[in-house]
Amino acid sequence: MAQVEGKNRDRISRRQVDKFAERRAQLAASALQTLAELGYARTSLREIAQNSEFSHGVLHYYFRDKVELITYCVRQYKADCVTRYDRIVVSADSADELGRSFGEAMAATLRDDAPMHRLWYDLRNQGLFEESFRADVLDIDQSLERMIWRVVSHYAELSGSPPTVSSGIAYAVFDGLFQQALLRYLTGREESVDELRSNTEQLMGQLVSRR
Amino acid sequence: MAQVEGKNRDRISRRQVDKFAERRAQLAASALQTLAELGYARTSLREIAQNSEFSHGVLHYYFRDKVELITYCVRQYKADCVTRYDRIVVSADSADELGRSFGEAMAATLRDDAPMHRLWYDLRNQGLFEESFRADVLDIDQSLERMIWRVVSHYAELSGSPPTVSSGIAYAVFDGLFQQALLRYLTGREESVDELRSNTEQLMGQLVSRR
DNA sequence: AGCACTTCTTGACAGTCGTCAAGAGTTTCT
DNA sequence: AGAAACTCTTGACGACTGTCAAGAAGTGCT
Repeated sequence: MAQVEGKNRDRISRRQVDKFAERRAQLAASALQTLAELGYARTSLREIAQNSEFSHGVLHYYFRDKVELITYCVRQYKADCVTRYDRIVVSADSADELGRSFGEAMAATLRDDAPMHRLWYDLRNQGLFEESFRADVLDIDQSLERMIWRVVSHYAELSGSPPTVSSGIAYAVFDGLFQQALLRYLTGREESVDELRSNTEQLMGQLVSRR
Repeated sequence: MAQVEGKNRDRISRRQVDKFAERRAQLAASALQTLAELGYARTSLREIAQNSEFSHGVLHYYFRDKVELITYCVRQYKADCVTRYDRIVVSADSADELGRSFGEAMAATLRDDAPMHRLWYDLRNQGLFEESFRADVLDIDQSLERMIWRVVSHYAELSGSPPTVSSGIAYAVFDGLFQQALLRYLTGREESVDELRSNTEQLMGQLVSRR
C-alpha cells in the first residue's frame, strides 16, 4: 500500500518533472531565438516571453532568475552543435574527402546558422566579463576544441602524417577563420561562404605535414 | 577690420575646438576604461561619468548620444593599437628574430592590455547585432588585418619564401590564437602568455613555405 | 462535482536607463 | 566691470528592467 503510493507518486512526479523539463526547454528555445536575434545586451525577459506563447511572469516559474535561464540556454545550445562534424568524420574514406566535407560543413553552418553563431561568440565574450557564465562557456569551448580535434586527428590518420599543431592551436585557427567569415557574411558579403569553404580546406592541409 | 575679426574668430574657434576635442578625448578615455571593466552590456553613462571627474549630464554636452560616444571610443581605441607591431617589423634583421619579436609582442599585450582586448572583441560582436557600430568595427578590423599582414609579408621576405596564405587567413589565424589565449588568461591561467608566445612563433613558421 | 495541485497571467515594486532642460558657475572679451 | 559665450551640475521625464506576489485558469484525482 505504501509501496503503491510510492510508485504512484514517483510516476506522477516523474511525469511532472518531464512536463516541467519540457516547458523549460521550450522557453529556453524562445530565449535562444531572441538572444540570437538581439544579442545579450538587448535581450530582456519580456522580449523573450513575447517570442513565446506565454507571458513574462512564467519565466520565473521555470527559472530562478535571468542568469539561470541564460545558463540553461547556453547548455542547450551546446548539445546542438558539439557533434556537428562527427558524422563526416566517420563517413570519410580519404583525407581529401574529409577535407572537402569539413569545409562544406563549415560553409553550410555559416550560411544556415549565422545568428546562432554570433550569439555563441557574444556569450563567450560575456564570460570574459561576468563570472557567472564563465564555467559553462569554458566547458563548451573545450567541447568544441575536442570536436575540431576529432576532425583534424582523423584527417592526419587518413593522410598518413601526424598533425603539426596541438589541439588548442587547431581549434584557435579554425575558430578564427570561422569568426572572420561570420563577420563578413553578416555584413552582406555572401561570397564569404565559399571563401570559408576553400580556406578551411587549404588550412587543413597545412596543419598536417604532407610529404 | 572684417579680416581681423575673421582671423580672431578663427583663432578663437580653433582654440575652442581644441579644448572641445581635448575634453571629448578625456571623456572617451573614461568611457573606454569603464567599457573595458564592465563590458558593453553593463556600461551606463552614469557609470562612465563616475569614472571621470564630471557629472553624467556633461556627456550630452560633448556627445550627441550614447552611440556617438561609443563610436568615438572605438575610433580612439583603434589609433592606439593599429601600429602596435610596426616597430618590430622595421627593426628585425632576420625572419627568426621577427618571429620571436612578434611572439613576444603578442604575449606582452596579452599580459598588459587584456581588458582592452576583451572590450575590442565585445564591441566587434556588437557590430554583428547593431547596425550603428558596424562600419567602424569593419574599418578597424581591416586595419588590424593590414597590420598583421605587414608582419607576415615582411617575415616572408626575410625568410626568402612567399607566404602560403592570404592576408585574410593570416589575420584570422593569429586573431583566433590571441582570442583563445585571452580566454584562458582572463580565467586565471597565466601560463597562456607563454603559450601564446610559442604558438605564435610556431604558426608564423608554418604560414610561410620554408625549404 | 468538488478538491488539491499545477500552471499561467496580471499588475505592481523599486531600480536603472538615456535624454534633456533650466540654470549655476566659469571663462573670455571689450 | 559688465556682457557674452562656454562649460558643467542638478534634477526631472518617461521608458524599460528583473523580480515577485496575488490570484485566475487549468488539470487530474477521488
